[in-house]
Amino acid sequence: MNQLFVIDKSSPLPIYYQIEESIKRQIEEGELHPHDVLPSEREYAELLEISRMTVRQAINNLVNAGYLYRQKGRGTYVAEKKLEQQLLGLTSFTEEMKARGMMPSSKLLSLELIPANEKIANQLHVTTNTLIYEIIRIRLADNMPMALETAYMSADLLKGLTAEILNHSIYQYVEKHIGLKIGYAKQSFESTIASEVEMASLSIAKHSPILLIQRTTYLEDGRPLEFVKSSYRADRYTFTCTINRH
Amino acid sequence: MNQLFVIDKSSPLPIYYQIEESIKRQIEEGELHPHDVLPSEREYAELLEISRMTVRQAINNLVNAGYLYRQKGRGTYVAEKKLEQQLLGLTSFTEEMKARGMMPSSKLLSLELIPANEKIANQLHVTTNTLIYEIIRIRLADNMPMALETAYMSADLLKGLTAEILNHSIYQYVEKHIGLKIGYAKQSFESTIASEVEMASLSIAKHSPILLIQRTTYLEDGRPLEFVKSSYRADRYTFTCTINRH
DNA sequence: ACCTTTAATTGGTATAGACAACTATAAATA
DNA sequence: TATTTATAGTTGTCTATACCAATTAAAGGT
Repeated sequence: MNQLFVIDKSSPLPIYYQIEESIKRQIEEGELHPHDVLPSEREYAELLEISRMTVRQAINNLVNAGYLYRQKGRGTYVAEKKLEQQLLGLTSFTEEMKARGMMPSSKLLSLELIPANEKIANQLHVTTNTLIYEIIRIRLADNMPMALETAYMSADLLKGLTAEILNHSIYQYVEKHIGLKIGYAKQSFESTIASEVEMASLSIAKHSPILLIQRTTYLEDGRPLEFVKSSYRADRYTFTCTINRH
Repeated sequence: MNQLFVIDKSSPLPIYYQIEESIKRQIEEGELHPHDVLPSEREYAELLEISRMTVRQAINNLVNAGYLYRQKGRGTYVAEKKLEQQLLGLTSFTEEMKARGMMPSSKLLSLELIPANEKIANQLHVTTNTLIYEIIRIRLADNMPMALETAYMSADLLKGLTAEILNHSIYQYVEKHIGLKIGYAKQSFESTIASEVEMASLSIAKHSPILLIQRTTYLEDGRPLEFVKSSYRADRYTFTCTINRH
């Protein structure tokens, strides 16, 4: 029989959340292995002296997050590890490089308020000529140039943007200081050959391959936050992500 | 006041599912617009004569799927459209090209059972030298070569794979005929220059850029199904996807 | 006109129970 | 022995209710 965990009913943390964290911990510490069967929902309810629906809320969340899977009439099982992907999700350059153990930095080439042209206005769901931020930067990891990046951000959502703020993670700034919730991003990938500007900025040779990534980031409520066009040095950068079916 | 829909309590379809479909339909047909507030959970429950918890189950699913967002103390709102991304998700080449209105086809270069080398064995979570399928194909859209693709699939999961099956969507075959559920894929993107083989197979010039995509597809329970390495013609192909925060 | 308090409304958490649909095992039957 | 039938255990769906926490709007007081 499995070791069980304890929950604290008087804690301000919701019970279902405590269960989630406990099961995740058991998986991560190897007390539960892939394809192990979990105690049934009724067992959890009885042993922890809580309602079965509360157990279901916790397990539902873990199933949605990919930690567990269910089979009707049989039981609930531990899914195989998602490797390091667990950490990723949608991340900014700053967050991503830190996760890879590198020190991210930026060289700001330009920070301006400009009127949106038609393409940008369309991406950010604003009317043409609305004032927006244009930010052009060279992105470095461990002081090596990795990408040339041009970002357009809604000035409505990001009032008083400064060069100082740009030195840190913009996603975390938006979430912690402005209090907006980032939801998802739509991203496109293509392969090109370095242009003159990219050759100079990234100090690479003629005909070098470039990974061109365009990303529009949306808040949880669906409003667009930024549109970013990044040219990555293909010799130093591989993009990885996880995509769910349905 | 909103038009309301009706549900059929005697239907074999779960009530929460009927609600989900009805709300999705209202959004898609323009009866509900982005940032519109929905009736409160208690209203839905009263008007449809069902329990509030059932309403919550439906709304939870729609929030997770990105159709709605909630604000405690205020209400539940319609999120902005995710554009065409809605259709995508994780798709096979066949499904993707159809969605883009093109006619997918393949030219099979090789279909063999081979012993897994260390890299492939690692990707598919099998032991070295386990027999696996190796499938090499040229992928075409509207009869134009788009990509050179090498796929490795677990022979355990896909018994009796034939060239005939490969002409259709392998994902749909796995889901409908074998009854396995595809869960997610881990994907990497890099930009390279065409090799001799790729130049010949895709009939492109020297120094042409190639978008190299490597994908490992997993079942819902976390078992790896296939590992695919695809070299796409960069002049004809841009990959797009949506990534969720957390 | 402005501020504070109160009440009403909303989503968030949790309970206790019921029946349905499905799976695996054990018992009964042919 | 082989097949069918019961039975117990599991997740899936749904009900009816209660209270909490955040927000908004109304009422009241200055």
